[in-house]
Amino acid sequence: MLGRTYDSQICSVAGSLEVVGERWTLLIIRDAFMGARRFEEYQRRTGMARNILAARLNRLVDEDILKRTPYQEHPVRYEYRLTEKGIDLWPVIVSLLQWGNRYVYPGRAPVLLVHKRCGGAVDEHRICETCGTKLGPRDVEARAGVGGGMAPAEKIPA
Amino acid sequence: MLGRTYDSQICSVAGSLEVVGERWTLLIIRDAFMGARRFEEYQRRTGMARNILAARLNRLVDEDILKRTPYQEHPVRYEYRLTEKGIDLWPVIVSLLQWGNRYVYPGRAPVLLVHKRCGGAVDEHRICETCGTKLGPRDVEARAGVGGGMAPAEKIPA
DNA sequence: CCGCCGAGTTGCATGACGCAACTGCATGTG
DNA sequence: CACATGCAGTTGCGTCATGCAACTCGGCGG
Repeated sequence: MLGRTYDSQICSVAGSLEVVGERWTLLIIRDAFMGARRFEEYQRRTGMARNILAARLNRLVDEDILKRTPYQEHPVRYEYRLTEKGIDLWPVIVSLLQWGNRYVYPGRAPVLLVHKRCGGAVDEHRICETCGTKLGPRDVEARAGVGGGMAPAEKIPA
Repeated sequence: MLGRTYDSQICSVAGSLEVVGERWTLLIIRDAFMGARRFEEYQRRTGMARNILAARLNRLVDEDILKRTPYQEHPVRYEYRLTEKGIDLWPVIVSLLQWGNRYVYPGRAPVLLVHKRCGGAVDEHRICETCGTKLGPRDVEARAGVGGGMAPAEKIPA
């Protein structure tokens, strides 16, 4: 246990980071939005060590951000899906993605978010630049940009 | 250096987290938005260890998220202010704040964001709920909610 | 001179993370 | 039957990140 935690701060930013700020956690949540479900898939996508992944998944389930559901019985095997609480982290993921597109990959964004229905780009307020609709996670899809980050037209969430 | 870094991933979320994902970094950025400038003030607000704070400030200056400017000469003393690149992290901070208000402090948000000009609440798209204006960091102020997180009407940024 | 202040720096201890092998419970094949 | 493979973890140990608390330095003031 870290000697100094944020949770003595009465602050929502600190409170959120106490839950999702550990190394790798937001990448797991990102991958859940991108359709990952099983342990091996999270591990392959993130490249993280298996012991850390197991610990993070357990924490996310405890925090009710992911829900663990069995997909078979012999042996019992689980999938990890976002809860509503987890889905509500979408603005965090999108804001990181948009900041990264601009400052980490300037002019060569690996992934672009587009409005599924009309193809418009998602602006910094998560509003469709073409039709003006306020967008939620089920309204958008990720497209490969010029930087080559993912397969085309993957859905968020699947 | 960590054995597995995110930066092998061609992904903007990962790229952003490689820059701002270290422990305490986003809280420093939060405090910069809340008006902190000097070393001692960041240290007092965050409660973090001085060696870590020094390292983080140096990293943020290197990454051009904070700008270090001298405020005196004998001895030379510095202030740390957000650059435009740093200010563009505001959606990240706001989304964490809003998620935390809802799920870490349900019904007792410590801090609420309001539109300075008309007093309307800031919605999840960072749009004024009263007048419909798309809001940026200079358009809003933080108000104490019912959870007692900060002094009233502090400005973001000062 | 001493004391205080602010901005760090330093040395060491503790905890987080990574590595790589292992375990357990299956299923499939020869 | 034995062995191989797959999946989802678990384990033991080493390395690195963070925290603690003292220290240093360059001032200023009494």
